[in-house]
Amino acid sequence: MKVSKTQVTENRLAILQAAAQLYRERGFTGVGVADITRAAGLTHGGLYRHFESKDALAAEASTFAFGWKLSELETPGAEANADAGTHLQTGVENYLSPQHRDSVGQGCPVAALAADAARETGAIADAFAQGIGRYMALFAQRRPDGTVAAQIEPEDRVRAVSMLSTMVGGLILARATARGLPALSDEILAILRQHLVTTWDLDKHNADGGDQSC
Amino acid sequence: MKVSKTQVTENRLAILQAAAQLYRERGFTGVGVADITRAAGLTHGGLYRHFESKDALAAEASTFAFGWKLSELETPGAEANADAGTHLQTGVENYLSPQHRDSVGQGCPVAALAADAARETGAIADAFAQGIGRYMALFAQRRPDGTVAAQIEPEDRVRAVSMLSTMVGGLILARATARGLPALSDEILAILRQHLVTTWDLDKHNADGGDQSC
DNA sequence: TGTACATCAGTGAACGCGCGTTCACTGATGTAC
DNA sequence: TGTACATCAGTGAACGCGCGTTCACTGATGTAC
Repeated sequence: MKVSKTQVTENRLAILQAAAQLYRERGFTGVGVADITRAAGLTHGGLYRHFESKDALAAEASTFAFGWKLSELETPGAEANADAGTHLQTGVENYLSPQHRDSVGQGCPVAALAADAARETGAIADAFAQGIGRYMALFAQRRPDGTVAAQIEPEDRVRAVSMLSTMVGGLILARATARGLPALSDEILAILRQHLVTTWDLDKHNADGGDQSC
Repeated sequence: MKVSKTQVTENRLAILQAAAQLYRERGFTGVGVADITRAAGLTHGGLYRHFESKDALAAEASTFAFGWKLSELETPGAEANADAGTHLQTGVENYLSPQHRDSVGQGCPVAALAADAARETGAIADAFAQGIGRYMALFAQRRPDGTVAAQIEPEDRVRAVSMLSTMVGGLILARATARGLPALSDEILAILRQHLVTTWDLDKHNADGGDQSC
């Protein structure tokens, strides 16, 4: 039965949302197209009216997942504190929280799927390269003092690459040890939260002036 | 045809080696048992004389892969410089080299498979938790000054967790961007090599005494 | 506005294929005597 | 040491199953008049 144009758009979005979640939870090779359409409330046959193949769906779902923001980790109800207003300390602490570790399907697509994406070629690999490049650029313009850089300096790139690598790697290590050594998993997150905040002076934002070195 | 006892041992080892390489290259769900036995020079039927199931093989191959050492990244011919003698700077620079990025099958099992392992339960999850815990403990013993800690201090744990997270995360990001944005991939590795060495004073090992702060 | 009809999103059976696992069989090994 | 034979690692056909994809069909939508 044909459906209305708005329903078509909604169904397509539901498929993308279900795919983005299930792929993060189980990996690109761990989810079937029937799982995805079922999660979207449809049957598998109609998928090909929206996407050419499973790979095309995976690529588009990857791009869709890169719409993910740190603010999605915030506690429901605090939605007024939008992304632009979230300073680095809160973002880092949310990223390295047990809540984020335990909700892969709603979390950062890089920590969930970058290792899988490294094995892909074509559209999926491109989606991840572009997505990671964009995250890097967005991160580089955020300064620890709370300002947004007008021009990116080399030190901004160093900070972005270093912090993102630590956050992604730490979250992956925490997830890989969560079942077998939960104390180690918690330790990794706690150490990194504190270490990143102190190393990059994230708790001294907006403390204008005052050079306190030595 | 029955084979000799030494041949049986060799075949079992060949299966484990092939599995450890192929799983790192393609992930746990991306390799079939026939691929593994074929790579080991056997046919698929005989696999079950050695391993109870594909999952049991994957778990044992994971443990086997955790025998991996940083020294395996060294250039062939420099094998005299064994693992115990490799100081942190060389290890970090080898880990974050384009060579390591481009040889997943021979590289660190954590960067290749930890994200996959986080989706597993049972023996595979246990193998990874134990392996990561062991890597953390070994790393914590190694001090930037080149000595081996007699007793692990809290700062040793912080250094181990922070460095390992950055190295693993950075390598994963470099691999995920290698095809789509090769310049970004190289930048990530270069920035982290330099940043880790300077942050942790890895280039000042064995420089006894001399407090140069401020 | 009302009617007739072409469109097409979604359904569910069917397809070919590759997977993990099983099993009857083979024949060199290694042991019992 | 020599011989007879039980053992069992490895082979390859076969199995049931789930996968991605195709397709004839359905019937509400939305357009042409």
